[in-house]
Amino acid sequence: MVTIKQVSERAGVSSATVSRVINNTDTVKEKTRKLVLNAMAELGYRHNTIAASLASNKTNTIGLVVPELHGSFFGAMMSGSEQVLRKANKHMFVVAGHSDDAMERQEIDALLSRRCDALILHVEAISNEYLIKLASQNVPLVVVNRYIEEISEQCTSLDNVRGGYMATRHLLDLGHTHIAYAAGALFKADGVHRLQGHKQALHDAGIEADDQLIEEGDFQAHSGEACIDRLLDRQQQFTAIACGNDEMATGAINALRRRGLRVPEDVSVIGYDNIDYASYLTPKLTTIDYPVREIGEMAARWILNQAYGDARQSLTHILTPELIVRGTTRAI
Amino acid sequence: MVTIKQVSERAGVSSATVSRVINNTDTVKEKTRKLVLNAMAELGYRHNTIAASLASNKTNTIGLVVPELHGSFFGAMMSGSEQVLRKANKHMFVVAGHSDDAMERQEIDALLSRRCDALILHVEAISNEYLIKLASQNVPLVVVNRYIEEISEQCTSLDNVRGGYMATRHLLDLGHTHIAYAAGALFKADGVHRLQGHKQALHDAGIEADDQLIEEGDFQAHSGEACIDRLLDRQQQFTAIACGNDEMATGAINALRRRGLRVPEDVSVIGYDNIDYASYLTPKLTTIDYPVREIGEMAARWILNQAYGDARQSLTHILTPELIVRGTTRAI
DNA sequence: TTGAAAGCGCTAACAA
DNA sequence: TTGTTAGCGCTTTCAA
Repeated sequence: MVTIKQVSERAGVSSATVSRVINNTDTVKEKTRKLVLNAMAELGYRHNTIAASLASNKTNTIGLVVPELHGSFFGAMMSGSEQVLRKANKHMFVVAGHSDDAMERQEIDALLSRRCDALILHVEAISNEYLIKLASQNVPLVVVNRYIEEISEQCTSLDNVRGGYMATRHLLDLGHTHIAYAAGALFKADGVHRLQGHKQALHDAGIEADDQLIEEGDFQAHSGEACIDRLLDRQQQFTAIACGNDEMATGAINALRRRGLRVPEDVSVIGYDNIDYASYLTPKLTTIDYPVREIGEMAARWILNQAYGDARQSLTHILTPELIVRGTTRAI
Repeated sequence: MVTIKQVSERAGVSSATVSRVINNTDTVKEKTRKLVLNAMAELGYRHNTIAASLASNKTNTIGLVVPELHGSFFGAMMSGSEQVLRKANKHMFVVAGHSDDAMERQEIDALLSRRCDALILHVEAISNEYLIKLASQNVPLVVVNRYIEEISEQCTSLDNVRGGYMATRHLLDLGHTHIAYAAGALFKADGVHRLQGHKQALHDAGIEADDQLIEEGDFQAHSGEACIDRLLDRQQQFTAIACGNDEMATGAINALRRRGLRVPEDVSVIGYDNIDYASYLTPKLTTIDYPVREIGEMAARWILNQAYGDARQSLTHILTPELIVRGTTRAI
């Protein structure tokens, strides 16, 4: 491996000067710089970031934890962050936490021991306490899709209760009164909050929430199917269903059709998240928009500010969801 | 920051012993190990991977380049690789090359200067020569979704000509003779090969390929829509259309419906890739399966073998696509 | 504008 | 089984 030392000898300068050329620090005389650049090219020098990081105590790398590396939701978020960080010449280390406490901790540890300059965390299993403690240490960090009172300044999340409310409110506005709900995983905050919003909307409309009309899934498409099957098997009557997310809505639509019901003629369906393919479905899916990509971008910008002192950039701590009316809902 | 030295002093041993405990190398007396572990816990020691990497010249990290961090296709691949590497206690550094020559090179450089032990490359713009040269250097690397004669042993790809052939063959088998084609980006090998297969199938069936029935898109959904619009605006007659990938097929279906044509009653549509949501569409999309996740896993296993000498693991160099018949195609 | 030299925190011979 | 010690390749004072 070619080292700075070899380059310096070839160029007839000190290794400190070579380092200066590489990092563009201090002023190096144009002539010396040329000399060094030539030597580097001739020798095929490649900078050793590991050694540089050790010496400078900076890695120029941001760690990102997401639940999974696949899926429209996380894809959009990663992509948003990556774009912002790349422009700032920072690198990103993406790992998957798999919504498991031990795994999430382990991945955060790995990121920290790799001395990431900052962390963007989309974790679901780790406790608030752990995150609060982590935040009190020296690593800048932002928590995405989660609101923690004690470190609210470093959190950014969507008002899911409100989103859940809006979804059901939309169905109510269309005249539906028998509204089923296919909840996301209820051990996740998102699932709980969205359902909570649903119930609130019903309540405000003077309708009593009927537990028989609520089924729990796990945010995956097939669980949406299963929810419909269970509801229908129980002969529940409903003209509309709100779902924990778009995937579940997709599954629900398929199950409804399989069982001979038309969407939206017989049953209106509303999703949540507005993932990429929501508008590819037929009819296009009515849903609640979750600006994931923007959140990914925002988190990255904020991190840039905190870790590297870039131009001020604020974090919108609680974003407001938006209703996107398309083709899967209609007036009764 | 707590260092090995501080831990060693606290435990009353040498730093070498602490290192041994951390890395589980050599045998350390159980009692000393306990002593060290306690000291580490008390001091809140966190291993510095950067320093370890510099000293050992290994990072236990694999670099992965994909065109984009979002999208079902890359998501599945990343996820497949991640799963395999995590089990082997290796880490993954994912970066996006954005199908741009300069960016791809730059990202590979970044990965190399971070001293990744190995690379998995899904690059689209970089030249074969560059990859061949890279492969001749000391970093183990596997090229995904691309076949390069000179380094075929390190490549894994799908036979896209064959897949394109199969798709159109399927339509022909159903009795279609007026078959349109919505090609993917033709500056990408995948786009060209799939189209080539299509033409071959027509030729073998004694049908002359009509350039008027071929439109080029860019693998995105909206380009599928545009292709249909252009074909229909030109009053082209066709009862079936094969598409460059599933996204384009999705767009095509939407455009056909918008213009009053039913799928598959009036026009049969076949996609390519079999991405996640292909089976969520209505009707479910007939397509060609591209086992992306498996490819991601396989690449990771092979890398594990090459870079760390894990149990032998071979790479399937050219995979065979598979036809998945669902609801968007029917006999004429 | 440049050079000398002391680390950064860890690993890995080699010795004991 | 454990300790000593010489680096790994780079950055960064401090001095010139």
